[in-house]
Amino acid sequence: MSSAAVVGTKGVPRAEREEQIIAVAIDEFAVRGYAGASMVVIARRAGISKPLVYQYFGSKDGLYLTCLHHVAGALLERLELAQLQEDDSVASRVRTLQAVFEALAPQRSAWQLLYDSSMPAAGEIADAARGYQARTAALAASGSERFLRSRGLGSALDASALSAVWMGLVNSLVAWWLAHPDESAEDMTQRCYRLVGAVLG
Amino acid sequence: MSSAAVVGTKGVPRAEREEQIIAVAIDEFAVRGYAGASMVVIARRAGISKPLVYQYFGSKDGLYLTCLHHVAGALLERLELAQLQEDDSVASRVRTLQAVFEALAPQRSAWQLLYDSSMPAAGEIADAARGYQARTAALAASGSERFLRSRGLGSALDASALSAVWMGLVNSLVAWWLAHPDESAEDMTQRCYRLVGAVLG
DNA sequence: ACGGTAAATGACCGCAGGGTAATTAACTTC
DNA sequence: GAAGTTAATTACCCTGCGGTCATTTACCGT
Repeated sequence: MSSAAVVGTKGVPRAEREEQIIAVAIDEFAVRGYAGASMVVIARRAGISKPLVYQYFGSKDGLYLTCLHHVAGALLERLELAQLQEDDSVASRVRTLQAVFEALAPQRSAWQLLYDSSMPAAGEIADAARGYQARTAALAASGSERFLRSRGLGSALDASALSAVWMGLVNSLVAWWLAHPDESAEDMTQRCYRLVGAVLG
Repeated sequence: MSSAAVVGTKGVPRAEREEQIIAVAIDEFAVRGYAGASMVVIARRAGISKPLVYQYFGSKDGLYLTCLHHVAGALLERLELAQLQEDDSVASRVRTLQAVFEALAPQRSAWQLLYDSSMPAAGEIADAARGYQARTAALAASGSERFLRSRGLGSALDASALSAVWMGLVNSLVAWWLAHPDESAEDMTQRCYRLVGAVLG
């Protein structure tokens, strides 16, 4: 066995290692939550020891923050782009779902990071999370408001609630997808078309 | 001040204290999650010291278990009752929502306990939680399957996904309700009628 | 009066988990 | 090939938290 893991081995270059760690950490944070995740476990799952993680990311908060930006940055960019092509139709809503599925395809569990309730309530990562949450909420809100207005409802509270429901809907679809790893993003999109058809028809 | 909190005060009778503790604990568990919640904090928020909590509930798991039964028992009883009067109509779905709101009215945050992801994956409380989850899932599933079948779709996977979406929808409505404490259960029910009307109409 | 029991606490233990220091070995460069 | 840098580790510290013990005071039945 060459895996003696001897101290001092100049093995994997930093950038690559960081990617590995981030991938593992995203999954671990998503599954166990911020409070439940352990740095030692993350390190072990990445095949290295704890201090290296600290050397590269500084702290648990630092690592979480990095994961958050890694995940949310790409996702939001994708979603804000998709929003530009939205209209009032139902098909448009499903296309947004499609954008979510495709953006999440490389690492589905990522989604959970954005809304982890065991996150610290104050500090840098709370601010960052709130920022991303606000951006996704703004997307959902503008869509919901437009949708309701086009159907004659103008209540701000109703729009806010519909927005929350929409985000919850996305969330639950992603969660279901996580539990069914064999389904592709394309499968999910088709399924959504079917279901929407059934509910509305 | 009489709140010297002297040791030995035979103050509040056990049953009453347990209620106080449970109320605080449900909220704390709901907000911070199982992993994030601290027994000391729960004790302090209940106005007592940690050992008393242990004397009454044995362990963190014991306390969580008690909270879980406290919450889920009443809720499921209510929901299973409501299911008996369900049919294929949309109004029927909203009535189920109404049952949820009314059952949750005394302590809205309770809902989060059922699906806390930072819960231990094995052991008594995991079993109990899975049991309750299975019962709620069964409710949602039977409703979803009937709904889809009445509209010509028979895929088991589709039904499973719709069931997940339905539960997510309930979840997000409850979460929104939590963030808007001024809204009554009745308000929420009316709001749901309006929104469903807008989406379907 | 008085012994038993119930309510309640401060002080402690052990461990897990975040975080750090000191050190080692491989590559790079001149 | 010496010097510096980089990947990596072991061993440790400290705080916070789950959990326990011994003890104290108030009430209740006899």
